[in-house]
Amino acid sequence: MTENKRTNDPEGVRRRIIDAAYDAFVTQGYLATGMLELRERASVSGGAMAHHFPAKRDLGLAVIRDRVAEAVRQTWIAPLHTSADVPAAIDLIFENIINELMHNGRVSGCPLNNMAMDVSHHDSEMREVVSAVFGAWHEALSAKFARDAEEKHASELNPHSLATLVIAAYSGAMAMAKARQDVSPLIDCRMELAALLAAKYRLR
Amino acid sequence: MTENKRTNDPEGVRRRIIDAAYDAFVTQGYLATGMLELRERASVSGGAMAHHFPAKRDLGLAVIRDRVAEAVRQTWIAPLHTSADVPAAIDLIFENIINELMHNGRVSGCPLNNMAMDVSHHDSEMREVVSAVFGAWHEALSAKFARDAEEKHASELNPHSLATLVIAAYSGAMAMAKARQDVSPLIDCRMELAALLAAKYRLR
DNA sequence: GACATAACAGGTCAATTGTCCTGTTATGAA
DNA sequence: TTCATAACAGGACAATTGACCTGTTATGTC
Repeated sequence: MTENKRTNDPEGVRRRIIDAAYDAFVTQGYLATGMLELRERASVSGGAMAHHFPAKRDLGLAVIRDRVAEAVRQTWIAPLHTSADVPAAIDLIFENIINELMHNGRVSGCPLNNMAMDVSHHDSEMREVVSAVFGAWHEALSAKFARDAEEKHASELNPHSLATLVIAAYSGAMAMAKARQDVSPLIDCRMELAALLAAKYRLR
Repeated sequence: MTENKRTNDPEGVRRRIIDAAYDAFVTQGYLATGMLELRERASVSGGAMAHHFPAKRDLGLAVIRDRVAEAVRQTWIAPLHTSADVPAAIDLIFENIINELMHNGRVSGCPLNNMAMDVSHHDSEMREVVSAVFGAWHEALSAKFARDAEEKHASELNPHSLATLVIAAYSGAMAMAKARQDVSPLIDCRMELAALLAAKYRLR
């Protein structure tokens, strides 16, 4: 006579929770999102939630590791390997992001940066996980710069600091775009970075 | 027989509240700071708090307008007017900020950026106030670039987009520094920006 | 001195927060 | 089939949130 037949689907439930959490954390922020809201979004009971993620920070850590890191990989690291050189890759990355932002009306910001700002204060473990994602991002970009420098003999550039500048410019531009709800900061930075990199790659 | 003699000091109480709020908002975040904590920090009663700031958002708006905007003015806009040109000013600004961060051990981030990330989602009015501060910052930097371009005949540079890049690079570098609790992103960006601007100003 | 109002005290309020509890059911191993 | 445990249901929990209430006192104006 029980109406609801329960189905055990641990991976599915866990994925639904993380999907809902990633979406909510990115669009509203980590602190601003409550566990109750997430349970409703993912359509899971309190018991299921507590079973998979005993505390909110466990969910936050999982979101960073599983989703945010993957988003950085797909949008920033993968294009580096399919493009001729870094300047071409960066221009393509910015174009894709700008097009996507203009497509859906609002700017919700860089997922990694959003999580970083929400989390950095309170929890040192979460901060270190975020820091590791930044590190992987910087590592990939820096390595590609270094390879370009060899192959194209553009030895004037400093791969490490240049990679930092690119990531910082993108993160900051996205933060400005989010605050102003306007993509133009990203367009500006795309142009300036393209010119900067073109000049660096012109030198021998 | 009343022990506590009350003293009416509206400006003082208001200033104490805003001071405490600015400090807490910058170091912990806007959402993460409760009104009760602020009352204790500022040593004011609930009545006094409600009198000056009926809602938390009123306090947030006041903090942005009175303190955050002033911090941007002092650290970023003022040095522009006392330096020979923008590259010199930016190098000085970065040096000051880096020295200050290294002095006190931890990196709490750019006040404006912190508020922007905490607030942009929920409240459109607060977002617009933050946006206005970004606008004033960009306006001041852009105008100084334009003046330099005339005086030094460095007409190759685009004041608008270059100012965006500088602000974005700083904001992003500070976000990275906060996440990693390490000033090196700022050092990297300082170096790269100095080289970039030197190249721009060398051309005629 | 009378009086209106701003400034403040101290406490209450419902709503929401994140966490955790006790049951119940599904699942796989022996 | 037996049984241990993982998976889940549904709710309760204390703590904390931001807002607001009724009084009381200070302050300036006439």
